[in-house]
Amino acid sequence: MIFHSRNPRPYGGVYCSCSPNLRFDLSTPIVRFAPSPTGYLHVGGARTALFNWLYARSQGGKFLLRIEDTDRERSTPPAVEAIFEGLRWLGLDWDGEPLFQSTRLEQHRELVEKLLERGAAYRCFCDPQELSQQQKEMEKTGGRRGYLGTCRDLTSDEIARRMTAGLPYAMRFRTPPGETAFDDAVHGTISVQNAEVDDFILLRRDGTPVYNVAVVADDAHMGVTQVIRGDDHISNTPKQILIYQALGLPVPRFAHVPLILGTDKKRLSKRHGATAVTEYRGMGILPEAMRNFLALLGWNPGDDREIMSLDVLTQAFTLEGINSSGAVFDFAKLEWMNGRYIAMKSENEIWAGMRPFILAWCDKESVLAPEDELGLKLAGLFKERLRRYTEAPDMVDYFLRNPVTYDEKGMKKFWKPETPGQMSRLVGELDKLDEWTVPALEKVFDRVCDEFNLKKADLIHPVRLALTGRTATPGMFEVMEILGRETCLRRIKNKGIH
RNA sequence: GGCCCCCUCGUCUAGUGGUUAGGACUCAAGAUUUUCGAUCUUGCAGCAGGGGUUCGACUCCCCUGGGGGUCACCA
Repeated sequence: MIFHSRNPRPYGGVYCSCSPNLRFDLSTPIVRFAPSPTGYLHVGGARTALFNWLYARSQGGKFLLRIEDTDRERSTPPAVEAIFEGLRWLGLDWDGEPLFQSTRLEQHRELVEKLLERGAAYRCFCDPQELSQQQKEMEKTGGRRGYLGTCRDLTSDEIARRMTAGLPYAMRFRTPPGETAFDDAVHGTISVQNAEVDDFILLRRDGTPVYNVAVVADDAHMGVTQVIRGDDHISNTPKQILIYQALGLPVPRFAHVPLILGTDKKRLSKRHGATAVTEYRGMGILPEAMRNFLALLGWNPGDDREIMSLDVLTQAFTLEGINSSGAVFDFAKLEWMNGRYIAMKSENEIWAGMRPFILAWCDKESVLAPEDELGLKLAGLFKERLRRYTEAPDMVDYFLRNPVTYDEKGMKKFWKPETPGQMSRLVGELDKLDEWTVPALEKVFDRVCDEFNLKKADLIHPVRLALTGRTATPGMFEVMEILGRETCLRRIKNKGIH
């Protein structure tokens, strides 16, 4: 049965005409993420999914997944898997089983049948070729485009005649006069003249339903109460609303989130760099950082908080907090945020994160892979400095092999004629040291510095070069402690003493 | 081109008629210091333009400009 009211409460009506067996608790907000499986999960899609997820979780609602795979040409099973994988990586779990749109063709057709019964749809016998020709001419003469309504008011006799003659036809929506408006949660009121909407196609000549039909049928079937999707769907919305209204169905609320832009302010695409969320995983980005960053792209909690866990994000999330203007994807900020998340982790976690990148590097460079014991020490040493796990090999290489080159500028600046003599003295002292620890090492340096009347820095710089080949490393004594006596002495000697 | 959406530092944003226009990233400088992409502090940098409305506009209205989206018998 269908609930009619002049001013229906948003989801107050009981509606089940499309799926009589399905009953949702209508007080529960239901949202859905509905990607087309034509490729990987795009960061834009990921953010849309995240907003849907946050909304559902913050409202105690349901987050459903629908795979819009009706385009047989472009949809592929691997793409479906890639989308699942992307969502799982981000930790966005969905409720129930995903609905595959292609399984509901019959119901989509039924919806059009109902529209026909209600007089909200009509058969169009026009030839597509002729129509497109017509459009071209109309454009030339500067007139407005759109269907001329040739078949809109055919008599039933005429329709019957053409049908018995076996003429092919498509099904069009009989758009009523007037205007269609809706209250978008992020944009406010959006209204469009129905004349602009045109008598759009519902069913192709081959009997397959068109996108807007499938969306309405499935959203109604799934009991979706709040549609949260990309800005690029704004122009579809009036068509969908018109269908809901023609069927007497409750219209869901809409929230159109702005697109994610590249640095040139154009819609983010491949030429801007990585667009698939899984690519970021490969780049050493943590899912929690990605999530946090994506959430802040076009949304804010209303205060200055930036680093927020999923729980906090869920607590703070509202549709009203979504911005109405497009947001540029700023990788530098993502990277910073990633660094913050790494710094919060335990050494075990960090080592687990760096490990694959380090092992790959070792393999490539034919270097012996580090033991976990060393890995954990390195994790502790670099936790505050790493921004991405991918940087790890470059940062720790001197712990895994002898320096291959020595920083040229550094050598010029710090390796003086008297240095080898000082190194020699230092080596002698270090050799005698019974405890190879940071405080003990520091004492040795102090002693040698006194002897040569040097500042500690004057001694540390050349040692750093000899041990690491670099001018920038973590604290020298920590580094030495981890490298161990044998390695330290050998490297200093190799660099040159007398 | 029609229609729709958008416009605060380079970037992400706060701001809802009276603020020294705030925060974050980036960048720069200083400090600490044994160097650093680590830490702390400071700084540079913004209301697209023009008209109104108002005692008073970043905030409200209009116009111009700019950007984006969409115009399929694709999804």
